[in-house]
Amino acid sequence: MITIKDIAEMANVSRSTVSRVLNDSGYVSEDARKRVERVVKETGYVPSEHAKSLRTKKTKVIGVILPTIQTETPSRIVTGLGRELSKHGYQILLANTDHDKEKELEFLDLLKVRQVDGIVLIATNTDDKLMEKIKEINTPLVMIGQEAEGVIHVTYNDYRATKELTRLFIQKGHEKIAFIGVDESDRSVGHFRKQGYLDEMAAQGLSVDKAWVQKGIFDIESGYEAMKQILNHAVNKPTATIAVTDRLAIGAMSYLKEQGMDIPTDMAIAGIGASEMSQYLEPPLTTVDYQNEKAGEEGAKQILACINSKPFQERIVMNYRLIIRESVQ
Amino acid sequence: MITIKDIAEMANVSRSTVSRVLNDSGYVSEDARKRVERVVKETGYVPSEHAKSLRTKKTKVIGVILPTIQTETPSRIVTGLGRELSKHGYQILLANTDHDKEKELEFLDLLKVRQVDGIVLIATNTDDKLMEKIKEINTPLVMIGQEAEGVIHVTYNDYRATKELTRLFIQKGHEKIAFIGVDESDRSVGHFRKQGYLDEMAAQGLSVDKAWVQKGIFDIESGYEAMKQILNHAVNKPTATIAVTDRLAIGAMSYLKEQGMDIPTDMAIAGIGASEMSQYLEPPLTTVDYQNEKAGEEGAKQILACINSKPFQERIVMNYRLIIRESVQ
DNA sequence: AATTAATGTGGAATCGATACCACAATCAAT
DNA sequence: ATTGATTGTGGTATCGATTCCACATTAATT
Repeated sequence: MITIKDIAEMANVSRSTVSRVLNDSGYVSEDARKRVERVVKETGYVPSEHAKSLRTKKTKVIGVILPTIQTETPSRIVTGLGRELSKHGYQILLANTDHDKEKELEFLDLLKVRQVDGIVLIATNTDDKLMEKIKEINTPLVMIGQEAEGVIHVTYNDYRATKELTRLFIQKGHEKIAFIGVDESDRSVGHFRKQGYLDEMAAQGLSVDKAWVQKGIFDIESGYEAMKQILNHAVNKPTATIAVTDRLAIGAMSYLKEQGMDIPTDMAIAGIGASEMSQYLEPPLTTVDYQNEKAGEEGAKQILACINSKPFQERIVMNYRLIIRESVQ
Repeated sequence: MITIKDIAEMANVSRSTVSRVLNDSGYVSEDARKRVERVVKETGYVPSEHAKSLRTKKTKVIGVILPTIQTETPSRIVTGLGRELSKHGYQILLANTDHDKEKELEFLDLLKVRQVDGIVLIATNTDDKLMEKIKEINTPLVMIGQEAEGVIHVTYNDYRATKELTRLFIQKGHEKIAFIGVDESDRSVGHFRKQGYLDEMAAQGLSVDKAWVQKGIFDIESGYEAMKQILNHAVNKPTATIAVTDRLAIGAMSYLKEQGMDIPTDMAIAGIGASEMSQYLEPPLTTVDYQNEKAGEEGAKQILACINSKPFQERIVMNYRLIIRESVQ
């Protein structure tokens, strides 16, 4: 392996001078600079990141903790993160928790040890334990998808989006609207989306039958099950359903079709997330575009600002966009 | 930050001894070991990976280069990789090329500089330039999804899978079978899958109309377009279509439905990849499960074997599994 | 001409670990 | 009692960079 020492010898200068040229710092004569640059180019020399990190305590690596990369939301966020980070010479160290909260904590420690310059956490909860650990490791950190006091975060307007979605249904004349959510330990997807729905229903003077509100996990199958529950247990059958993710909506649609029900005539439905599939469903699914890639880019910008002690925003709320398609009428 | 020096002082031994305890190497008295271990536990000390890497030339990091993480195949592979690698204390450094061949080369260099212990390349081509660069960087490397001479690779049996898929259609009585592929610069998905189809057609004495064979890129939209081409340009209308990915199949189905055609009566269809959506389509899609996660795990095992100079297999071909659903009859 | 300031350069310490080597102490074998 | 393993420990060089500091040279100022 070729090192700074070799370059120094070949260019007939000291290692200090080579370093100065490389980092564009301190005084270097035009002559010496030229010689060093020539040798560097000829040899294709690139300084060792590890030696550099050891000395400077900077690694140019950002750790990204996520629950899975098998769904569109985190994938898109990581794509956005990667795009922005690579512009500034940063790389992503991936930590996949596979939805395991314990691993979330372990990875925070591990990334700390790896001395990443910053951490992006695509979180599914904001437990006390997690928040404590975040403070404890004392590394620049941005949370995406959940809001959290005292932590830089990029979130979506879950409450308003769901409220608007609910209003859309009501405007179309629906009064009996069902809701497929997820566990409320996920504040964003579980709690706020549900609250938006409930509040809008209440605001419009509509009552909510208990059987209309079901819960799934983050897969298609549980959307199917949730819709089954709704149809089997509701005395007063709803005419519309809001699912908090597109996959849940897809599962729900699957059950509806199996029962020979027409969408949207017998049951209107909407999801959230603007999955690629949503427009190819039958009928195309009404959904909400959250601009996940942009959220990732935004998160990257904030973590970089934080790392470089530039001004940053602690709280960023992304805009959303309703995509109204034939699954609603 | 707490270092080995601090531990040494606190435990009243030399740094060498601490290192020996930490790495379980050389002679250490029971007494000294106890003292060091106690101090380590009390302080929560963890050695700096960078200092370690600088000295040992090992980083416990595997670079993963992929074309995108927004589709299921690479996502699943990375999940499998991550699962296996993390078992052995390795982390993943992610390099997303966004389908840019140039970036593929750049990242190979970059990962080399980062001194990753190994590289996993989820490749979409096997260009000479790429192969050359792979030899040049001289880092343990495993390619997943493409086969390549002189490089450890994990592939799928693309040729046989497509051949079997074609045979399935023929057995069901189809004689006019269309094919939606991708560019043949992608040997696995483009070339071999097409060849499997062509060979089986020929083997069964069936001719292939030129208009039946169309090409798309890796998205739903181009599957739609390809099917449009087939139906508009084929004089002799096919009764079945094989698409080389589920997404292409989904696009094709979308066009068929738009034209009021029934699947599978008017057109039978099959995809490849066993996407999560495939079973929720209408009708559920016949497809091929490639066990991507397992391929990832397998790739991880090989790269680890290679790194630790243990015996490894240069060539691993994964098994596939036909999933026959209602889109074929 | 003498002093000060600006410009260049290299030596050496440092970052936090590992690993080789020398030396000490203990113990067994001749 | 001497030799020779075996066991245990610490000193020091090293990995490949950066950075501080000292020193040399040149240019600018009085």
